[in-house]
Amino acid sequence: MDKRIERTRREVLGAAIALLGERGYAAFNMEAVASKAGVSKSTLYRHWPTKLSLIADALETLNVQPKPGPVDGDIRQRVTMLLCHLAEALTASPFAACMPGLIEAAKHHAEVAHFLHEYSAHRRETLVALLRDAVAAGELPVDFDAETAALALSGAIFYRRLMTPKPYLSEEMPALVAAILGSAVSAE
Amino acid sequence: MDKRIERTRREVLGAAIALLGERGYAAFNMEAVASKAGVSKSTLYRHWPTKLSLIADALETLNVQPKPGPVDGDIRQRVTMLLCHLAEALTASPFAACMPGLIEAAKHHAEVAHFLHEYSAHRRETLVALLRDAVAAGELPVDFDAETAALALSGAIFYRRLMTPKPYLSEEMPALVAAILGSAVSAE
DNA sequence: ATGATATGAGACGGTACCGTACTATAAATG
DNA sequence: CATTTATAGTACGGTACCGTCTCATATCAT
Repeated sequence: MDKRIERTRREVLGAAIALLGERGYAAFNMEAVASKAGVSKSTLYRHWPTKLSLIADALETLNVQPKPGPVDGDIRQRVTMLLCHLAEALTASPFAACMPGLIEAAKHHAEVAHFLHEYSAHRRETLVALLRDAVAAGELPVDFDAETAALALSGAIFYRRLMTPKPYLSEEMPALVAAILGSAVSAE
Repeated sequence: MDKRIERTRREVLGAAIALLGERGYAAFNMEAVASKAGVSKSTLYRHWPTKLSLIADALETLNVQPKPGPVDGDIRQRVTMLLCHLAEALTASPFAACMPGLIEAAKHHAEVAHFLHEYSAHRRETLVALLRDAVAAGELPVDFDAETAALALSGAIFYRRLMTPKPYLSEEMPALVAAILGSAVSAE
């Protein structure tokens, strides 16, 4: 295994994600990546024949495993914790920085759209599963709509992050959870 | 009043918004605007000295007045109707097409960020007011959190529009409203 | 009608980025 | 050590867009 190749891939993919986050999908260009990665342009093109192939490769980097949620506490606490992780991922992760650019790029590049859809669906699934389990365990009413609730919870966090000047903070999360689960859980 | 100037402004601003929607903030360039507007580049630069001034001017065009919501029906119906309008505005309006590009641009241009924040805040206010009135009228519990509910409702719609392949449809809106107001209103 | 003004058409230099090609050097492999 | 392979550095032609400029033409105001 050639160390030179490993190093090149590592540096370039890192630089690509950083650039995507800092300057957006549009300003992303091969020469900037090469310069930021400390790699020559010829090397860059040897590994990734085109700009899109590099971006596609870089996006893989963003697919992180969400930590397995702890199962202690009541349903409100568990959901709150999960949402705090989500809020964190949407404000302070590499993905967070790239998200606006990806949303824009998704309009014109199906692969990017697919990536976004997968990413959001994947994160939402965990939340839906959590809520479903709570329904099954009798912590939530049997007619509780887990899918819609998950959309509303995730949506509020995305919305605040993308369309308002102040993203959700951890302190505010219990209020959000209470608003969606609150009255429903009061039937317990 | 010179008709030539009116025509130029009208055509150019229209072309600018169209282009912003079709090809995104990045691909937005003066030559494309001129060509699309059927106007020469020299004319373009006489009216708007720079690209950003044109964009700023074009954004004003997007500020449409939301129709005054009808006041008939119970609170669920009124909210549902308002949300349908919102969903419509997020999928089929000139603003809708521009939104992804604007979200991306907001990262680097404070004016664009400000525009987005104002736009979303403005739309949310109507919803919050509606919910507050319902609380005051006893249609919703006194401890109902109108702000958070409005965030969750709007958020779900934005989220589906931006991060998933299928935006909210009118048929699904009652289910969303029920999930957020549903159990709360059952106390009536 | 006549002078003022807005427009059309396009050339222009400048800049930035694309993707390719070539050579010389450095590092890995066996 | 000898050979293969990856890289640096850089020049290149091509394209796209910026913002400026000039000049001829069309349209307005009075």
